[in-house]
Amino acid sequence: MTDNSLQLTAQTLAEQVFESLQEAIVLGEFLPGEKIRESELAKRFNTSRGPLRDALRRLEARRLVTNTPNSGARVVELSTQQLIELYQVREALEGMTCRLAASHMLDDEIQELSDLLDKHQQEIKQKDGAEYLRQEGDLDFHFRIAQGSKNELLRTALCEDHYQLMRLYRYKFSNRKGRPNKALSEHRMILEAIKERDGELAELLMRRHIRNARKSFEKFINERENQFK
Amino acid sequence: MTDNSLQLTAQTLAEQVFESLQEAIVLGEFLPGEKIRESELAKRFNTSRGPLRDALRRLEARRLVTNTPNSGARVVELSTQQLIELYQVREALEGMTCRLAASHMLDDEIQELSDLLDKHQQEIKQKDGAEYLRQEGDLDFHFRIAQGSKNELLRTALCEDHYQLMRLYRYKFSNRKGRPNKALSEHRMILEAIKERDGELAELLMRRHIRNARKSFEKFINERENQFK
DNA sequence: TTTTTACAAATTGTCAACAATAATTGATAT
DNA sequence: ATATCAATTATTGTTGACAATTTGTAAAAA
Repeated sequence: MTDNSLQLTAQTLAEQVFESLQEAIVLGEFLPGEKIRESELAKRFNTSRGPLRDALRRLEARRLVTNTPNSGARVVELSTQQLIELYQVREALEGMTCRLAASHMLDDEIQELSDLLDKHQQEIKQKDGAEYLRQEGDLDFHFRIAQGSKNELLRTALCEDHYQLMRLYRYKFSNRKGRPNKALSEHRMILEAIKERDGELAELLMRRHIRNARKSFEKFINERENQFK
Repeated sequence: MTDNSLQLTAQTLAEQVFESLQEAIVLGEFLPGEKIRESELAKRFNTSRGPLRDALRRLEARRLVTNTPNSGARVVELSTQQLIELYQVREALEGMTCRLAASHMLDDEIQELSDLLDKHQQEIKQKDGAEYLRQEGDLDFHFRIAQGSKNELLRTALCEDHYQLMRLYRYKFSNRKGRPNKALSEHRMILEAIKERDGELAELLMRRHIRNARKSFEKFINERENQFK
């Protein structure tokens, strides 16, 4: 993912607070379900409650925060079921994204995507690329495809809305055991389909890729449940 | 769509304003691209700028309003390209929705869906059901399927986010010439696939249905453009 | 001991005034 | 006439105070 920290585009205090608070939430500084007290946070960000409430509305739009009238805001807390639903939505959106990318991605973009996968292979081999970094790189693959689709609505939905949620729950989305290598080979096949400009195949492969990730996640959940029986 | 006007669930002033303003925008009381002046509207809704700004943020989340810092809010104005993008997103989301509905829709819900299509057939025959009503009914079909998917994330995305945008641009989404009858027969085929619990087919048919609507729209646009050459 | 009620404290919702920014107007120069 | 700049006006951004609501606490009742 391209650097989004040096966006000097925070025109207003509310936007600044939004960005900072979002980052804090996603990095786990607040626990899922934790209460967000307006005055407390306003003080932390050196602002008043107005801009802070504004920021909360924006975070609500991205589903990072849930609000209950007169009661207050909390950091979102996704159930297993909701995480599965998120996978299903991603399968649909990224499938379409990939189909469009096969048609609209520029040759340069395809080459960069190919380079990225080579880099990933190195990281997996060297075993150094810590899990965290590897995952961010994994997401990078998906975002470049969203970028390549030239559908701004899809790009926004995935890169700006879903992205943060996935980061927040990355420990749950993390690949187990042999997944990294398998995921990489799935990525390579998707890339090939895009190179061939075969949108139908590209969509099919991307959907299978996400479905596999979902199944891996469901298996993990089930195993953990059975552990206590 | 089931009646959403008698939601007495507007706990706060900001929510009330949000609902009222959304309805006003969708019903065309404000033109696309029109400037929204905070104080002016605050007066209209008998409130102060605080709750009104809150409402604007919510409308922004649903893409009914665009905001430019320090400059102000405007009613959204979708280009032809953006409308096409919207169709593409719908194709992906509703396709998945339909696949899930084939698995999870209750028998009762399927029966009601069947009844709805019979009603639509009557309305088309009698030529009385004004275009506006017919279209709302058309959307109703899609929402019931979203409801039937039992995926709350998908249902919200479609019924709450996309729904209002489609209503706002309904005159552009409206079916030309023979589309109503064709659309109805497409709906019937989708229903059959759901009855058979054939998720794969249901998805395929729904995607084709939305693709057809998009093509009809694109054709209309092209014809209108060539008219001026 | 548990439940209920009344009160107190904390928190969110709303408002109106003030500050900062953008849009407008009109004068001046080219 | 057109473009440029400065001053004015209008509009948005921000703040702190107040109102309404919820939450927490402790006494009273079961």
